[in-house]
Amino acid sequence: MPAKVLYLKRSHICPHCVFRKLLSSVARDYDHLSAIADDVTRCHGPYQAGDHIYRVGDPFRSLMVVQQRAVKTEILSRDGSLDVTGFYLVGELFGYESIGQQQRCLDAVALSDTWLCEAPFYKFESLCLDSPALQAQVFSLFGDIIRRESHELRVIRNKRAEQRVLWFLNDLQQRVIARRGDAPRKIPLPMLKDDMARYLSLTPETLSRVLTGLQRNGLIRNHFKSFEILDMDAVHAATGD
Amino acid sequence: MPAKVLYLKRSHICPHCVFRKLLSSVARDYDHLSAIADDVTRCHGPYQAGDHIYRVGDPFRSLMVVQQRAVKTEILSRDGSLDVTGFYLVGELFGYESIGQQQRCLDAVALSDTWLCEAPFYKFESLCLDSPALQAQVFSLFGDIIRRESHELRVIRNKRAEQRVLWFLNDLQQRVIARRGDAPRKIPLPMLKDDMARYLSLTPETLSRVLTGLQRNGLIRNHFKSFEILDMDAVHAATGD
DNA sequence: CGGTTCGTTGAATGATCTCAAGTACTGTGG
DNA sequence: CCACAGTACTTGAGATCATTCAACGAACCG
Repeated sequence: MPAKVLYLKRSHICPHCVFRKLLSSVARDYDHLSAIADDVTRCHGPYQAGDHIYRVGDPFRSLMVVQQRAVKTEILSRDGSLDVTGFYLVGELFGYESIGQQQRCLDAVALSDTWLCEAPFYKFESLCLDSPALQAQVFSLFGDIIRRESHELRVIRNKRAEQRVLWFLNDLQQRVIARRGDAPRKIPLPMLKDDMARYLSLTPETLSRVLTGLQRNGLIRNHFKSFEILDMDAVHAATGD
Repeated sequence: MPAKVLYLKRSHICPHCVFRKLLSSVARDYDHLSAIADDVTRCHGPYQAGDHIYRVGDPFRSLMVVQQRAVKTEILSRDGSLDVTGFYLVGELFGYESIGQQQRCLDAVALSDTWLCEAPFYKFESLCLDSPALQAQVFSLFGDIIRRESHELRVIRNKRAEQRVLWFLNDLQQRVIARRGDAPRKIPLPMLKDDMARYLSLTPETLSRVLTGLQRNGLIRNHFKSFEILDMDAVHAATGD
């Protein structure tokens, strides 16, 4: 459970937040955008590593965007295994998996001191009715989500361990670049190796061996909780992008 | 390429078509529903086995529902492998993978004499602006698609061959039941074993061995292009549903 | 009937997992 | 500052599962 919950003023103005981009299409100007964002979004935190943001069975009401740090989603299978289904970085949307349902069907867990921006889904629904542009953006967003999941599926079911890991690292780097505009030399890995392994459907042992091997072959460099991609050509060749 | 294209009158009234269900929420009565459906949908066929319904790079304009037989979607990877990404049975929607894009990002291929019902996406967009009920249904539909893909991902990446096959067969049976209301004794397998293997990310040899093994253990019975599930409890136990 | 495609079966190879041990880093209390 | 415990991560050896390669069988189509 969260230790405490604070409210962070005007943080929905953060430049790469998905909500900002969506609400821009209904706002007349900057002040109007601020007013809409104040009405629609609510920011809270901090969540400590391991804190549940929501759990399976909780009522579904809102979408969320990561403001600080990162979030994972996971689900406990009936057979007892824990599947990690996604990681969400700063500026990225999550919580969409329960759209059209009453209840959450995944757990969302903070990875470290995490802040969130939350927006009730019904507010988007009513804004969409008055704004063809927003509706088109929301549909487009759903398309992006579907394509992303579908691509993940293809990578993870058809590639072997080394290619999956390279895809994962490259994807993470691309997402950091998409938010910041440039690539820091070291890309942080906000999750445990164990979470990463579960997400990639590998054992931690195999993941460890693969990372060691990739470093030995000069494709990447491993640091404590970050990595560098050294040979981008090899990564593209391996992932087929 | 399709041998010929005909128009099938009023076929959008088919009882389990997704379009019908969606358009019902904006129609005042049956005649109105017919009028809207005539405006929004267009039915065509037949497509022969192997005919492309659309290809990667074709312009994206419409969603489709299978009227007769079945459809598969697939994509040729840059490394030359062909991934089958989905099968669609009578009454089921496909073509949503390109929403928000200009171009198709998958190939859709008929599996046998196939008829389709097509609806331009922009017509749904404009109907949604006037109908909160339709908009909610469309959002809910996107949620269903996201959850389905996410669940597929979990099954296929975390289960082994035998469990994947059982999940696949059970899923197919559930979808037939959802459309017909009851289960025929033999569930048809409209695709080649090779397509099924690609979809499940197995080799045809492994699939063959697994099907043989499941029959030997009394869980299923294999027929020419169909199957029966004999031990539903074992299937549920294996798939964890 | 022969050719082709689809599907099955067998034996060997290879990738990943399991189990088990060992190392590195972290935080705590002395 | 060090000893210690706990957690995260790495490494090794053997077992398991799926693939590959090859041959064979069955159905279909001219």
